[in-house]
Order: sequence, then structure tokens, then C-alpha cells
Amino acid sequence: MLSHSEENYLKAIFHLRSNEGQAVSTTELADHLNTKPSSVTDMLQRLSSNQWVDYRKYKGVILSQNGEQAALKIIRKHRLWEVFLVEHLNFNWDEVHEVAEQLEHIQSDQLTAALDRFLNFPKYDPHGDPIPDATLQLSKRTKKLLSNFKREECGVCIGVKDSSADFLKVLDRLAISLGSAIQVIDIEEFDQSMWIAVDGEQKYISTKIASNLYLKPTT
Amino acid sequence: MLSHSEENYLKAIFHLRSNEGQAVSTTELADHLNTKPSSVTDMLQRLSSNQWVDYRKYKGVILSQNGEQAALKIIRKHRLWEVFLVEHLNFNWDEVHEVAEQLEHIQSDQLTAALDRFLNFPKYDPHGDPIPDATLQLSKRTKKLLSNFKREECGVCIGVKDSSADFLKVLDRLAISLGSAIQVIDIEEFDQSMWIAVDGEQKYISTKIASNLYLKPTT
DNA sequence: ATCATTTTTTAGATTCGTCTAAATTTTTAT
DNA sequence: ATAAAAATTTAGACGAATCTAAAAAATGAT
Repeated sequence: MLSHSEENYLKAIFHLRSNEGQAVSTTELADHLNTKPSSVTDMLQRLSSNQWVDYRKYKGVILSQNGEQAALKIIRKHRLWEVFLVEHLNFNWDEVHEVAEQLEHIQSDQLTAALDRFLNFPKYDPHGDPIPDATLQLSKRTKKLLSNFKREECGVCIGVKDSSADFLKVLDRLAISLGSAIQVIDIEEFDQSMWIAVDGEQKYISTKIASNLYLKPTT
Repeated sequence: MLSHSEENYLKAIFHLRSNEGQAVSTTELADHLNTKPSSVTDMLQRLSSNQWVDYRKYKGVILSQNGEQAALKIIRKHRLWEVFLVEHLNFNWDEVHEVAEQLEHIQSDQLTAALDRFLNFPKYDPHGDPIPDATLQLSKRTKKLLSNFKREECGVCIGVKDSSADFLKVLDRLAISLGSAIQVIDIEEFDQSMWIAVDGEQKYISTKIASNLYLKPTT
């Protein structure tokens, strides 16, 4: 059985390796996990000896089949709990992460299944990220950064790239949330900042905001 | 901040010390925690150096003020989660304990408060044990073992002494649950086994069952 | 009151997860 | 192509939480 810490490593490798197939480096992992490269090396050797990962000295690491399944299971739990916190306990979407980091380690298949049912089998978490289903299948959907939209184009907000509390807070202030209908009204030539309509309301947003918002195109 | 393991020790001391004021012995703790007396000694010395407990060599241990507050906080979380599992996720009352043992260690005052509100501030858990409120006050109520009831006496089931899965299972089979109205119809002189009415249905129960069921007397 | 038994503590070892400092390998720049 | 820089691993240490075996203290039976 995986320890708390081992689970965090698998999850981190999964997230950093979104750029499919690419091995993840020791330093990347150390940064992501707020630890030292030497600690990472130790852990990778341990995970490797139990076949959770495929690790080669100096070459980085990728998840094994088992490792990927384990990571998906943790991500599933994390995202289900996030839905619970937001929908039923009235957490804001910038408050859920820290608590979900703890809840994701609870070991009980019965609990995960019951929670999933209670939440009515949600497909996406409050940040718009897909939730692996009971068979750990992760659905993908076409999404595009708002910064890549052209004038007049429309879309629906389905997620964020940066999910820091700071970013989520500014979105709250702008009244942008999952499901918001957004249309690009104009783009400033000067710096690519944007005038947009959010559910009909006209707003002005910085380039940095636009480049961290995922939309599903509707035009 | 307390580790997982330290929290378990505090909780165990609290539970074993129900016989108020009495110091808890090393062996008792070791048995209760499925560990060795030497490990317990180590941990008690550590807890003592941080003032969580008052420990004297060879004399046993009691909780300090701080220790008792910490224990109550864990018990509060444990019992709130049990309510959630039973009322909202359809767990049986014999299935909740193991999962609640994990959930009780989640650190987030916001979560605990929100869960309490979501559950509508329950006073008792599914086994009838009282839930400490937000200020960690633990309510007591008059309860009496069914085995101490006399012929004709009535009561309402409010809890169990033994909360093992085995015991809870037999109660399920007998359709006895919290809130069941029970009247003693007759007591066998031979072995004190009982004929009782449970919500009007007549049933026969062993002495051991009767001596593990708490009722609130209603006559 | 003393001796045998039981309980408790100490001493020393182990595993996990981490660290720092030093050594080694890989990458990069000229 | 080679030297300097960067990344990575190894070596050795530590704290937490546990264990076994041995020593010490408390208890209880006569």
C-alpha cells in the first residue's frame, strides 16, 4: 500500500508529465513538491523498486501502468471532494485545494463510490478539470485559452490554467466562473489586453488573465 | 501541530479514561492501540514534553487541558463524519468506523464548521454517542443499559456500549436501531435473557445483547 | 517482609522520509 | 572538443514511530 508521501509523488509525476511520454526530471519534481532533489532521488528509487515508476539514473522518470492507475485514483478522489466542498459545503473555488489535498488520501473504495453517486457522477471539478470515472477513464474536451480567441469569437468558461488562490480571487471579482458565456468584443493592439462580455456584462481584462482562462469555443 | 499518531494516542487516552480522573496505564494503551508497551512509553514521553499529557513514570498518564481539547476536537470530527456517512452516503452503522478513523485527522476548521452546518448541527452520532459542539462541550444524557431494566419498563434506544461490527450486525438483524422504542415484556429467571417489544414487535434477546444496549428510560 | 510475578522503562535497532555536503554525470558554451 | 556550469546521485545524518530484548520498578501472595 502506498504511503501518503508516495501518493504525492505519483500525482506530481502525473501532473508534470501532461506533455505526454516525456520523462520528468528530478529538479522539476523537487520544485513541485517543495523538497530537495536528493530526497526525490531516494523516493524515485523506492518507487521504482516497487514498479510504480520507470526510473533511470540521470534520465528522469515516467509512471508505470500501475503508477498511472494509482495517480488517476488519487486525482479522482481529489476532484470529487472538490465538487463536494463547493456544491454542498459552500466553499469558494479558491478555498478547496488545500483541504482536497488531504481528503484525496482517504482509503476507501466504498467511500469514493458513494461520494460519486451522492454528487451525481460529476464529469468536471469546480476548476473545470475532468474527473476520472470509476474505471479511471479521463475524458478530454476541446478547450482553448481565451488569449487565443479572435475578435467576435464566443465561448463558455470551462476551466483555468493557473489555479492559484490569487487568480481565482480575481475571477471572483470579475464575476467569471465556470459556465460563464464570454464573447471577445475587442483586443487592444498595444498589449493584447481584452474587452469582453461576460454573460452580457462588458469587462476589461489583462493579458495574463486571458492567457489563464480555458473556454470551449461556441462559434 | 500533532501528528496522526499523536492524535490517536490522545484519543485513546480520552476514551480509556472515561472512568474520570483515573490515570491510564501503559499496557491498557498498548492493547487499545495494537502496539507494544515500549512504544507507548516513548510516545508518552514525547507527548509529555509538549504538555499534551501529564505522565509519570510507572504511574500512568492523564490528559492535560490542551490534550483534552485536542482529543475532543478529534472526536467531534470523527462523529460528524459518521453522521455524514450514514445520513448522506448510505453507509450502515457498522461500516462507518474505519473510514471515520481516517477522516477525523483532516485538518481544517473551516471544513469541520461547514460539515456541522451541512448536517444541521447534530447532537449525536449514529451510535448514539454525543458530538462535542463547536466550543467542544460534550453533552451528557441519562442512559441505562437494557440489562438493568425491570419488567414492564420502557425506553428508547440511544446508543451501544460495544460498537463492534459483529454487534451492530445482530442489531440490524433484530431491526433494533437508534430511536427504537423498547419495552421489557419478561425476563427469564434462568439466565436473565429477555423478551422485549421493539416498536411493537415482540423479540427475544440474549443477556449479552441486553448488556450492550443503552436506552433512555421513558417510564 | 520478602520473593516471584507482572508491569513498565531503557537500550539499541529498523524503516520512512527528509536533509546537507560531497561526488559524479550531463549539458552547455566557447 | 573540452572546460565550466548545471543537474543528479551518493554518502552520511536525523527525527518520528515503531520493534525486540534486557533491566528496573511495582505489585501481590504467602
